[in-house]
Amino acid sequence: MSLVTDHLGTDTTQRIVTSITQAIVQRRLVPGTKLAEQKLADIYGVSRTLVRQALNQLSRDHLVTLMPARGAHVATPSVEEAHQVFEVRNLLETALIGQLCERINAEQINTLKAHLLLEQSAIEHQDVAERTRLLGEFHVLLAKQHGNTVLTELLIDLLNRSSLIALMYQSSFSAERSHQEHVQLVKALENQDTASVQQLMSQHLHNVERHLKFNPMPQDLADALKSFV
Amino acid sequence: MSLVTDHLGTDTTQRIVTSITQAIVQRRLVPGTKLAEQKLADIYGVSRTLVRQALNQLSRDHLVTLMPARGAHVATPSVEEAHQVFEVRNLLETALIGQLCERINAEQINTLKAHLLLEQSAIEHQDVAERTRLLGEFHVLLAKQHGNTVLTELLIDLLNRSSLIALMYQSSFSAERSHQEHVQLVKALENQDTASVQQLMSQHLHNVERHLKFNPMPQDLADALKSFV
DNA sequence: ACGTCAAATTCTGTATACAATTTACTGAAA
DNA sequence: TTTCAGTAAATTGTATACAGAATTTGACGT
Repeated sequence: MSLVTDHLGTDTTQRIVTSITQAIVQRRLVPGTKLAEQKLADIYGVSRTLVRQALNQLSRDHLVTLMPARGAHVATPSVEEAHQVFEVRNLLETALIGQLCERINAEQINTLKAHLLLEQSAIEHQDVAERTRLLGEFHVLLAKQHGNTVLTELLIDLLNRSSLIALMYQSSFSAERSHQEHVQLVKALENQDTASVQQLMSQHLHNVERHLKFNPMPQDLADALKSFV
Repeated sequence: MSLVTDHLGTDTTQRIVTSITQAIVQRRLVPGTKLAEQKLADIYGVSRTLVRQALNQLSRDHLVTLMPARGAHVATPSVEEAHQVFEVRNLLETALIGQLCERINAEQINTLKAHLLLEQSAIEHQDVAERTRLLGEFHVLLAKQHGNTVLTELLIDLLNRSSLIALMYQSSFSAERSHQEHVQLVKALENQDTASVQQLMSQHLHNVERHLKFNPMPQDLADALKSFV
């Protein structure tokens, strides 16, 4: 998008990584679509070298699959992987929010409430992309408030993968309901009710996972590829 | 080490990554040492391209720091980062081992006991490199027995970082004691005593962290560089 | 003897080149 | 029509080339 003529300064590779990441998470790139190096290079106006670096990073984020001599494709996470991602999120996030609950302060609560308003606004305005982003960002916000950057980075990775999974297994979990559960969580945090907070978080993640449509999907790679421009 | 003339087939980049990872984890590369691309390229008999890819991967593993236009160095994790890594390990591993404890079977217990024997043997034989490897591998083994590969991969990353941290802040935690705590853990697992297992794991990680020497280290970059081949 | 500045060297960042492999296409045979 | 081979085009993997920084070296002046 930003085809500026500035061709120096900021790390170009990172720009490409975030661009493709956004495209995947925002569902403008369907799982399975081939990411040909030269085409991307043309799009971004750089050489294959930088695209290659970007694709490597993306493969380490599990958003892109790299098959030797066969190129890069948007990842198609398996059902197994989907379960595992949510299981790890459950472990991490219930523990995280439990600890956070013990020491959360009024200002942090306010930040969370402000975020909830943004969520509600995006939902009311039917801004799908923004609301999806915000619903994920809520979890990142909690990690940031916990204060552990290592943990935050791990969680960001898992959330990106979750977005891809939600896309792939067309989640039927309504944004409205997800938002409501966030509201519940913040209420419990405000009461410093640790047990409830952990219970709610665990339930929330279970609900998200339960509404994935695992059954019908025979991950039709061929179709996905065909619909590629 | 494996300077075979086979110059095709297996992913060469990965070979370089694991080679450097081993060198760092086995303490043959001191934190702070510069990793010049051309020198590495000469060593491995490849072009800078592949070395560059390897260094990028290593930087994503947090084992190498990449400063723009200033090259790659073996990472020098801060005290802050060290604490955070251990905090996340504590979260993950206590949860992990708690779940594992509920459903562990006799065969898995035997595998763990076999591993304990290896640990003991390496300690008795004063094989420092091997005993360090095995003491870390114990935790990976638990993750693998849990069965969640996403979790396992995360933990492997954290363990590599832990090795670097232990090197950097010259751990005074004896291998013998660490091994004893592993023995305690397996005993508790055998009794399926979930509460004890989690308590022991948490205590074990705390002990490891508490024996890091955070105070004296003025990360002497100059010295480190001098001792580089 | 020490500090400063400039030339020279080294090193990184990016692009391009080329070999090897894969994919796509054309055409003939069943 | 379908299938299979063989060739052509496209794509990936790796090396090399080249420009721009950063680091080192060395000379000069104080």
